[in-house]
Amino acid sequence: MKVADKHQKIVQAAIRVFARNGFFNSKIAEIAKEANVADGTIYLYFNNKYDILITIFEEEIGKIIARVKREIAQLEDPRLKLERFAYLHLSLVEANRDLAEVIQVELRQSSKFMKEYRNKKFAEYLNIISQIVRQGQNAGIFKKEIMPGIFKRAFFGALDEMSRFWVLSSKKKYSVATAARQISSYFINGIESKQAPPVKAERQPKPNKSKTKRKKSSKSKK
Amino acid sequence: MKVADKHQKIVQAAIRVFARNGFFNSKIAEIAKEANVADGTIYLYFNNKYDILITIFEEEIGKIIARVKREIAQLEDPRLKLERFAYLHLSLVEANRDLAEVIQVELRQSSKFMKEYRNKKFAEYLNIISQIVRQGQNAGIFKKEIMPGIFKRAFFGALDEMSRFWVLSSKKKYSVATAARQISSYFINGIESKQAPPVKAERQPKPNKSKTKRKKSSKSKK
Amino acid sequence: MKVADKHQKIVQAAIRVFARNGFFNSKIAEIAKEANVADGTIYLYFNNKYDILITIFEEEIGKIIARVKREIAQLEDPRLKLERFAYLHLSLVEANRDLAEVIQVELRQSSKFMKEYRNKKFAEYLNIISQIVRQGQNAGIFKKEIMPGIFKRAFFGALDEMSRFWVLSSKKKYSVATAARQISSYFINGIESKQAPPVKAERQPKPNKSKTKRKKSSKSKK
Amino acid sequence: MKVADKHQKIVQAAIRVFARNGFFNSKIAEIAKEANVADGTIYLYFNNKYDILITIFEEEIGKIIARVKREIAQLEDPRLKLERFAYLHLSLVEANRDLAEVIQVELRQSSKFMKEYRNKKFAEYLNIISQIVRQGQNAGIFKKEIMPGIFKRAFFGALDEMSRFWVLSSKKKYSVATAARQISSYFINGIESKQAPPVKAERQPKPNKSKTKRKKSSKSKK
DNA sequence: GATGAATGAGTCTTCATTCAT
DNA sequence: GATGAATGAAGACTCATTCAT
Repeated sequence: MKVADKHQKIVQAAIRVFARNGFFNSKIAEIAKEANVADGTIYLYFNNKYDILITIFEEEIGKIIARVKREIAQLEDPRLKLERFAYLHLSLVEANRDLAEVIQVELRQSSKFMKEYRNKKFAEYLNIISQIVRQGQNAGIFKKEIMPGIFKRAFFGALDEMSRFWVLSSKKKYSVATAARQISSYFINGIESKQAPPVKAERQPKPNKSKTKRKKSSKSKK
Repeated sequence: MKVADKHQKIVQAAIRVFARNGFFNSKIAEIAKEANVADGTIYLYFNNKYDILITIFEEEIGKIIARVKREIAQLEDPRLKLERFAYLHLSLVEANRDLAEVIQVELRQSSKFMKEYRNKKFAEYLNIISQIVRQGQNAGIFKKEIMPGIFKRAFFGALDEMSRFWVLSSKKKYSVATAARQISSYFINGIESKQAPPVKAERQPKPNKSKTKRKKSSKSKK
Repeated sequence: MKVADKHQKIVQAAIRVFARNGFFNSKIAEIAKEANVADGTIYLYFNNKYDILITIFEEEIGKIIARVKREIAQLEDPRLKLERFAYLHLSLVEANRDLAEVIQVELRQSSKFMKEYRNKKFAEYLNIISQIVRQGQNAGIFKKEIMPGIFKRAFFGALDEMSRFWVLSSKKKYSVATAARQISSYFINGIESKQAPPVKAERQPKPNKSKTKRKKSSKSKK
Repeated sequence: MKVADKHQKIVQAAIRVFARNGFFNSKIAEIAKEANVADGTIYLYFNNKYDILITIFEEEIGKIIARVKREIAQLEDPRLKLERFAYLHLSLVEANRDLAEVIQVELRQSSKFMKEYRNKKFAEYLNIISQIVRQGQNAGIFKKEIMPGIFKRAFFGALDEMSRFWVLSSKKKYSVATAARQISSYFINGIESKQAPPVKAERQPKPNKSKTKRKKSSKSKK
């Protein structure tokens, strides 16, 4: 088994275990068992328990941001971009339940490190939204008085709360598509300017299927 | 000193300590110190550490829900109700930073109990929103196709994320009033039906100053 | 049981356990058992395992130095002082086997801290010897060419090696008095000047029996 | 690379590492790195960590004893022999700082095995001294009442403490020659009989430069 | 023989909880 | 009721040793 594989095995096991118990209630021994490695092996790949959590954010959020950015870039109309963003966000959560739960729960942890950490990676994600808004305002599609700094949080928060609902409850009352359409419609209608032209259909970007393999196998430094 | 006082002293100390460190990184000894009582005294009022957290939710969220419901009931137009809800939510967070941080962070903890717990008390809060929406739909003010179950989450999520921003960052970039107006306007414009009549000004309810005394001093059972 | 008692109980237990196994092979659990306290109790009185060792040196060597200084001061002739020093050193080792073993073995540990530490307390002990030599040189009793800095180490080393013999082997081949007399005679004859007057008998100071109780019960800070 | 070379490389590396950290704080991985071999390779040459320490004593002390015995044998006068012993001991320590530190520190470890071990090899070294004394007593040069069993320890201890001073402190306050002359003079003057004839100059043996190659390359059995 | 990734037993330390005073 | 010293279970982490390659 290649080193990268074991790193991945541990990360994936940790995602499942953290999702199941939360970070603090998860034991290294449990992660090791879930990953089918010895306790000590984990410390060949990570400096400590917390380092595993950080790695999850680093690697997994990074992948998601890259993916969302790529797909958004293929659309023109900011309204379609918002709609697409909503759909992508919800379907990524849907497809990665455990990861989503870990991120949602642990990202809120208020440890000093996390607070700072959140601001770096997370801000990047939020700014995708505010840039869409600004683009729309420049194009006369969105009202000038919308404050992108508030909008990005409101929009993200709406999606985030919706996905928390999915993560926490097992029953799926609404489909991803329905929820994405509803939520994006609230916001799009809510900020569209009077003179905005009707949306012109664009080709939906086809989902990228080839999973990129760019794992760094080096032990993440504290 | 009356029993209720000591109970309150411990709860308030715990809110500060939990806000500072998070639940898991908080020590009973620290709470005891903050409350100026002995470690053991805490166990005269609470069954265990977790019980303190539960009590915070029970008592404090209960107060907030009651307050919000009362104020919302004094308004007629569902659009004003939404706006008022947004303002109340944000200003309550603003006024109770520590409590808000505890609720936001720890409410996400995925312990089994919390999951269940969340659904009870929290659902009540969310349903204030969906009832406003249904009322608006019945009055022809909001579009029929809006799904209240999705809307309530989106609206709450938007406010919640906004307040998280306040809780985590120390700098206040936007005033509560501005944020509340922006966010509620997104949603109100977003779901208003074409034939909705213009909003008719109503008397803003005056904030209820008398702190309600409904403390249960009995030891909360696990 | 008073706090000071428990501190003492732990120190005394640790001396026995360290003497038995050496510092590194001693487990906190074993010390706790020997002291009849719970593992955690040790951490109410000491910051960590190493802190116990340091405390042993601080408190026990301090007592010994004070005792030796006091008794030496009661004699006039530097030759009698050296003889008395030898006797005291060996009989203190004899009377405190475990403590002596801990000091002898662990004082040699080369951890950075210990190196520094050794120089502080230990130098004080050695300097008792060099001061006796200087006094003797000034009085014309000891040869001028004797270098006190070398002598103090040689004299101490001779006694120390002798006592190690006692500590390590259980059989006592020579009495303390014999060994003290032999060793001090080597050195005294070895450094006496030609014109030194004969030793005039002095009253041997009577051993101080009342054990002083000046234990500090406060947790030693790291 | 010949097997003996790798064995030697590991032993020499271990001497450096043990001297640096002490036995318990030294890690097999560090020794392996210092020796430029893989961790596992060490176990091809040694049974376990402790076995390396034992081997250091076995081989290195053996060399020293042989060397000292050889040089002492070339002198006649027991007083010159003692002086020579002192000089050799101190200069060997000086020339092999790391080895000396390891022996001094770890020889004191109180593990059962070490205690027994010390008695075997170490006794041989000490007995070189007592034999010199007996020879001198028989020749009427040393006082009859000197007890060789005490003297050997006192003499060795004096030298040992002096060399510990060198090992632990980096600054060299006294030259080896000075220290050797001082210390041996204390003891020689201290035990010389009244009628001892003056010392007659003898040829100093020239240091043996050819490093003896008697390495056992076989894995040392526990 | 040589490697170094993997193992997992072992231990210090923390801290929620108890209970004698 | 109040105290805070004492408890001991629990768990992160280390590192000597093994063994498949």
